[in-house]
Amino acid sequence: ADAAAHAVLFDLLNEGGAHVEPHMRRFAPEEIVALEGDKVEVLYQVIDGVVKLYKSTPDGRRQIVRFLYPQQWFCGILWDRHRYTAEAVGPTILRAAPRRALAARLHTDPRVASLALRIADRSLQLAENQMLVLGCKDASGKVASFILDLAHAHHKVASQGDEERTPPEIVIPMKRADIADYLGLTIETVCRKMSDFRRASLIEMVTSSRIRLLNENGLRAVAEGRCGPLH
Amino acid sequence: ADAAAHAVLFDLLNEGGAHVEPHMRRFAPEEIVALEGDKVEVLYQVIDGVVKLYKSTPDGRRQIVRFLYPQQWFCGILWDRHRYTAEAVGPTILRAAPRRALAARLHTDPRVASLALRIADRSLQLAENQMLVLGCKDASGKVASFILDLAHAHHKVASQGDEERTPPEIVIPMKRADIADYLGLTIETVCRKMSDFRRASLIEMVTSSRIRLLNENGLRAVAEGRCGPLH
DNA sequence: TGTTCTGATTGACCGGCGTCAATCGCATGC
DNA sequence: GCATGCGATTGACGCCGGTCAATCAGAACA
Repeated sequence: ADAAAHAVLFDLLNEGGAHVEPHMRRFAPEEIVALEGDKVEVLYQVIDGVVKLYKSTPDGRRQIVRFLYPQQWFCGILWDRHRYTAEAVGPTILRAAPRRALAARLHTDPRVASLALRIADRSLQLAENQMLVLGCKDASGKVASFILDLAHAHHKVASQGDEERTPPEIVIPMKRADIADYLGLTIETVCRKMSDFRRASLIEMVTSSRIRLLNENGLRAVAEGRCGPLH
Repeated sequence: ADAAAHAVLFDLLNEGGAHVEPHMRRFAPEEIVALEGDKVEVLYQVIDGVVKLYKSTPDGRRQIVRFLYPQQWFCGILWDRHRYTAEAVGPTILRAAPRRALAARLHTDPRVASLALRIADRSLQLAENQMLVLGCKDASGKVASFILDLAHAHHKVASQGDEERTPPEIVIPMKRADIADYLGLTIETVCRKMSDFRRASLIEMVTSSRIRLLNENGLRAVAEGRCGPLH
C-alpha cells in the first residue's frame, strides 16, 4: 500500500501540463547523493539499491536516520535545504525529478499534496518506531529488531535450491558500521550480538552479509526484551 | 512560521461549507487524552498546558516520542488508529475537531492537504532531531540538549522583577520521569546530570521545576560533546 | 596463486549508566 | 502543627557496552 503511493507520484508528475522528463542516475558505493545543508533541487526515488540518510554531529558521530529501499522516495518537497546527507550504500540507481515541478503543483493539485502527505506520514511512523528502539532497547534488542525489520521488508533473496526446508536467506546490504550508526551502537557490539544469536541458534550466518532466520520467535523474544541474557 | 500553520488549520475548517463546531476539553494531570491503538475520532490542538505522546513496549518501558506545547496539533489525519498514547502532563486545555471533517477535505482542498503536510513534516523534523539525541549523545549531552530546547521553545516565564540582570526563568512543566522516558535515561541519571550542571554553575535551580541558564554557551558545549566530564 | 586492503570478529579492560536503596524536600490534608 | 505521600536527590555497587588492539576472512587485483 505504501509502495503504491510511492510509485504513483511519478505518474502524477508526468500527466497534465508538466512535461517533466525524470532521468535515471547511477551511484557508486559510498557516493554522496545529497549533502546535509545543500539546496534541494531534485527529489529522488530509489529504483535499485539502498541509500542511507544520516545526520552528523559536530564531534564526528553519525546517526543514520533511515535506510531507503527500492520504490521509496527521498522526499523533501517542503525543504529549502537537505536536513541530512544521503549516501549510496552499494551500487544504486535513482530516478530524479526536479523539485520545482512537484512543489508548484502542491498547492493546486490535491492529489500531489495528499500523496506527499502520505509519504511524509510513513516517514514519521518509521522515525517514531526507531525512536522506541533507540531509547528503550538494549544492544541485543536493537540488533534483533533490526534483523526482524530486514526480514519483513522483503529484501530477502529466495534460496536457489528450494528443495530443502530451510528458511530463505536475508541479505544485509549495508556494512556493520552502518548498522551501528543506525542503532546507536558500535561496530564491535553489533558483531558480538550477531555472534551471540548465531551461538544461540537464532540465526545462521551464510556469509557476513547473508543470514537465515532459524528461530524467528526466539529472535522476537530478544527484540522485545522478554528473554534473559543469551548465556 | 510553524505556529502560524497550526493556527490556520482551524480557520480553514470552519470556512466554506463545513459548519464544524470545535469544542474545548479540559484534562487533569495524568489524564489520558487518547490511547495507543484506539480509533482516531478527534484531532486535538493544545490551547494551554503540555501533552506527552508515548509508545509503550511489551516489557513496560515507555518512550516519549514528543511533547506537545500550546498551538501544536495532535494530528493523525491519515491514521486509522492512534500510534501512541497522549496524556496530559499538567492541567491542560485542548481544542477538539472531528477527524472526518478534515479528512473529507483532504482530497479536495489543496490548502488542507498542504497544511497537514506542513505539520507532518515539522513532526518529522523533530523526530529526526530526537533520533540524533537518542543515538549519538551521552547522558550529559541528552539532558543539556533537552534544557536548551526548552529554553528556545519560549516556554519560559519572564522573571517578575526584571530590575536584576539575571537570565529569565525556564519552567520545566514535566516531571523527571517524563524527561527520562523522553531521553532514554533513568530518573536518577537525569537528576545527577542536572546536579552536575548546577555544581558547574551552568544552571541555577530556583525550584526543581524552575531553572535559570547561567552559562548557555557552556551548556551548548556539553550538549555537543565538546567538553570533558564536569569534574 | 599470492598480495593487499577493507571489513568482520574476538578478546581484554574499564567507565558510564542502570539498579537498588535511603534520604530529603515540598505539597496536601487532617 | 503534624502526618502522609509523592517526587527529587544522593549514594553504593555492578554490569552492559564503549574503547583499544589483535586477528581473521573475503574480495579485488596483478
